[in-house]
Amino acid sequence: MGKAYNVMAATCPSRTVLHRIGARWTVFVVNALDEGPRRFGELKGHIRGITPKVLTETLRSLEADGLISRHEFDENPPRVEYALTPLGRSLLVPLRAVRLWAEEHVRDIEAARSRQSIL
Amino acid sequence: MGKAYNVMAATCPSRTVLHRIGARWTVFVVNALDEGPRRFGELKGHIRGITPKVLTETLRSLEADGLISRHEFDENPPRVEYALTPLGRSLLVPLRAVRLWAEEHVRDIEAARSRQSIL
DNA sequence: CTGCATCCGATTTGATACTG
DNA sequence: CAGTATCAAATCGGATGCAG
Repeated sequence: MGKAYNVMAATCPSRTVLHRIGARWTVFVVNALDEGPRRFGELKGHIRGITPKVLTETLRSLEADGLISRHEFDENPPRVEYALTPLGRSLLVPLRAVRLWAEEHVRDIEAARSRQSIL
Repeated sequence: MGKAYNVMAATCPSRTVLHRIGARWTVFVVNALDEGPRRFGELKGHIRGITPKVLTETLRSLEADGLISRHEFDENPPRVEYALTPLGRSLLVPLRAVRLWAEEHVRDIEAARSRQSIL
């Protein structure tokens, strides 16, 4: 079975998939769920600087794409847990690599940026 | 040597790096340069649906971060080539994996989305 | 108290047309 | 060919509000 999809084609559905992955906070949320299910507040606390609105939107999108699952407990105070689905966990593999790349190459990027500002 | 940076910290510079990688078209442009240097028009033709404005912005950002190089030939008609730097080529590794993941899991995502719209 | 939804201004993205 | 200018649209981010 050959490769059926090509992200470079404008009409290809893989395009929208890649755009979703490329959304600002997707990488952060998926990586934050690496070690298991987390509550909304935990995610918000862990991913420093994300606003509840954006976190909600990101979670809803990922849920719609079948990448995370949402489990609401009938308790008081309310309690909602988010977890990666098997599909989401498979995405975690490349996204973890992206995250590690970012953490490893910060100095290189910063060096390039400062070189730029000198010019 | 331990890990010095953590993308989850709001003040950590790796945050801005990951946001740059996560920018809408970065994954497409870096992947499009996989097989070697390309001209502006080639990139625009290959990455279907990208506008010249957005392509320019993406290329400038990637250049500022030291991920691609820009070589302007003194010819007529004008000729400009873009290529991955060694740093950019190292980023290509995880981004290629992301691209392949997207192409392989289109059906799963689409299935999840259609399941959503039924509800 | 937690887990959001809503409003609104600021930024980013995109379509189209045009220039050196 | 390789972009820029312009304007419209989508998205982001912060403040606030509110129900369970």
